[in-house]
Amino acid sequence: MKNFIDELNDAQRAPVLHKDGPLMVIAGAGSGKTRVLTFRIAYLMQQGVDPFNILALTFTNKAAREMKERIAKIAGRSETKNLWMGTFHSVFAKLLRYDGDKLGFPSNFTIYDTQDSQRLLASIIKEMGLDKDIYKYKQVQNRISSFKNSLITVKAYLNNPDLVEADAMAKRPRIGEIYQNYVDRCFKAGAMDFDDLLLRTNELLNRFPEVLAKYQDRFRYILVDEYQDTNHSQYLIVKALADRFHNICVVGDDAQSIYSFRGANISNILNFQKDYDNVGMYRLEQNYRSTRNIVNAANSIIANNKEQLEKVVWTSNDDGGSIKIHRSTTDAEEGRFVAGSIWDHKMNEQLDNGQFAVLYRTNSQSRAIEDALRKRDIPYRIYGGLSFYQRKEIKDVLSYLRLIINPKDEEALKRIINFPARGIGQTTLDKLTVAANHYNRSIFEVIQNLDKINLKINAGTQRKLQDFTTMIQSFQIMNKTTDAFVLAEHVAKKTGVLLEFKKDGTPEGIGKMENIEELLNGIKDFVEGQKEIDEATGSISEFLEDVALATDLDNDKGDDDRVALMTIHLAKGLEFPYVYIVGMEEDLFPSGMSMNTRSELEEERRLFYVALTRAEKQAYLTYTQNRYRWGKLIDAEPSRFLEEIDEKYVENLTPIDTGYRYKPLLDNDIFGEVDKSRLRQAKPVGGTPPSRKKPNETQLRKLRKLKPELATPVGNTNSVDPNLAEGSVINHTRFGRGKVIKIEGIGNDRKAEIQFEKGDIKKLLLRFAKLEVIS
DNA sequence: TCACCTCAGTTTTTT
DNA sequence: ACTGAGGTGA
Repeated sequence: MKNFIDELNDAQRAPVLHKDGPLMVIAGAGSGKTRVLTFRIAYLMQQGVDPFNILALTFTNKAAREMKERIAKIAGRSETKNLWMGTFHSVFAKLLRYDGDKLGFPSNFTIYDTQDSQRLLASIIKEMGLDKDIYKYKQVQNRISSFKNSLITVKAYLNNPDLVEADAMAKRPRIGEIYQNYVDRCFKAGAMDFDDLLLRTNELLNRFPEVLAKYQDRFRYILVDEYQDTNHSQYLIVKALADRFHNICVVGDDAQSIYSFRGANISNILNFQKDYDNVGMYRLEQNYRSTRNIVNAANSIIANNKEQLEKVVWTSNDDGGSIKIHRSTTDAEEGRFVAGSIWDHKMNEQLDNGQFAVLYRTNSQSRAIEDALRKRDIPYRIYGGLSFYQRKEIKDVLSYLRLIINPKDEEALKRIINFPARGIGQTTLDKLTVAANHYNRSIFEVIQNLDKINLKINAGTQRKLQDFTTMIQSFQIMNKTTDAFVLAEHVAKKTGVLLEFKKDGTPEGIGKMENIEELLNGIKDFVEGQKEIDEATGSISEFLEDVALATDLDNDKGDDDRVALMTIHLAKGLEFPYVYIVGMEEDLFPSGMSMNTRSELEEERRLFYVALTRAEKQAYLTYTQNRYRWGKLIDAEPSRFLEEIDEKYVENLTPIDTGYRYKPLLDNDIFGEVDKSRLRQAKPVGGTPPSRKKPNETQLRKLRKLKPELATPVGNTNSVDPNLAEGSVINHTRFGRGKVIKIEGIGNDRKAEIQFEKGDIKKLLLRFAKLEVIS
């Protein structure tokens, strides 16, 4: 083991060498926080601490993986095997699989995602006969989630007059009942939602002292990253586990607290010193990441916040270039500026795509950027947004798999019992649900015992229901002997899901089929990856857990060179040489939803601080005067944050905004295809021209019926690269590189037959295929 | 029961 | 601009 400690500066070394007792590290942006955590774990191991006794909680699974990798390099791979490291959610999901039976949960419990929770709540609200306009399922879900994050159980809620009163005042007096029903239904389904993974862990540790003692004894050293973003529930878990040895190390930066909307409580970090005696306090204030201009500019922004710990972030790096601010007339032009600027940097400085990131406040902003990057043939990858696993067709297949593992999983069952259509409709399902509630059994069990209860379901439907359970049971038997991939492929074929999309025949259907194929490939990769790990079995249940708790970042293999597009929230912890922060406008950033109170606004400001400090060399801030939102063009104003940056560090690329609203011009930028339908709607100075709107979807449907050959959707199609010809080498977003063998058809039916390097030959509709022509 | 249509909510961020 | 829930008629 080489002496890695020498690689640290004095400030970093101190917390690494602090052996026993509580310690807190306040780490400014870019100050080597991850390094300290990694080295501290390696050092503990070097000092003879068994890795079995170390628990490290990180913000993403990817961070955990990378940290483990680095520790393995220092201490040896076999040493890291027993190290428990991961996100709160994944670590405690694992714990609950071991010990959740004490709470009455099976070890194969399902993890409900937000959509599952919301659907369940919607059906509960409906079953209770409540007005869905008053009890909106999303709001109810939000409220219940925040109760759980604060460890308010149903009982605690009912015993808290303030909360009950507040809901009564809001004309929603039956929230408590809904909450109770929701908890019961989850329990009956053998399911936990995201919040339950923490809440139930708390319950387990509180109610079963022997379980608490076991894990206290096991986790003698606990390390928590991003401590400023822990919620109350997480705080209590950590506190309980660390209570015996007090060997707790928390690392964080109050200036980067950006998750209060999901219950993160900044006072956890502010009060840490009150929770433990003799806390070792360490500060990392030297920034190694960014230029002096960026560090100073970021400091000048955060100085506008009142609530913060005393801290001075500084750097000995070069000044670097000033921060560039760019104004454009529309979001499309903003995209073009970003793409053009990336292109210039790439050409002038011979940079890889991976050196650039475009960050935005909301996911919906990605589209304009994507369009512009595509036109420039700059490869990009979008992180977050609607993730692959949330797509309808993928969730359908996953629901079959979930039901195989846990037949009580009600949400999975409801999704697929009639998909593909097998003649089991809403009426039947309602009857089954009522019976299931009445007998306190799962719907699956009710179907299995149809002969014993009289539900007034006609014989034909009864037969169909029984066929369904028989099919699921046959999969369950198969699951005992085959690996996850073989099973999943069998399920996709046997259930007819694949066929359903295939016979659909539309490009959308084909896309869905391809997505399912991609899912199957993913399962195959997973099975093969798991074979290399000793204890893992490559089972479906492990795959499903991975899927439920993985973030988009976790899935990033980083094997290809692309510009990164993501929200600022997702960018936390990452760094890029060139960073573009787009949409610097009032109502967007700061968000219109977060301008009501000072603390909300301060969180937005911290978010801006996080965004800016991602940049190593150069930061661009862009804003537009007109932006499409909710399908309409609206006026936009520059963000107040732009004025808060000390002007010493800033350079305006466009003349200062005079407040005059320019009419968006038709421009002749060869890369910018002008969408005329948009310009017509654009509000010109002096009156609105007569509108000639594009037909809407409803009108289109009618048209399609009358004259199918005339009506083709206008939106969502790709413009086909004119250079595409037989023999062209192309790159497809999903299938990779390939060569065009043949082009056929005309207009919207134009297809290309492509031989991909991976081996497959595919026929793709050009107006949908995402192709870049390479040569 | 299903196919088709209409309407409402959405775009703040995520495990 | 887009999705999903709910309604209606066949």
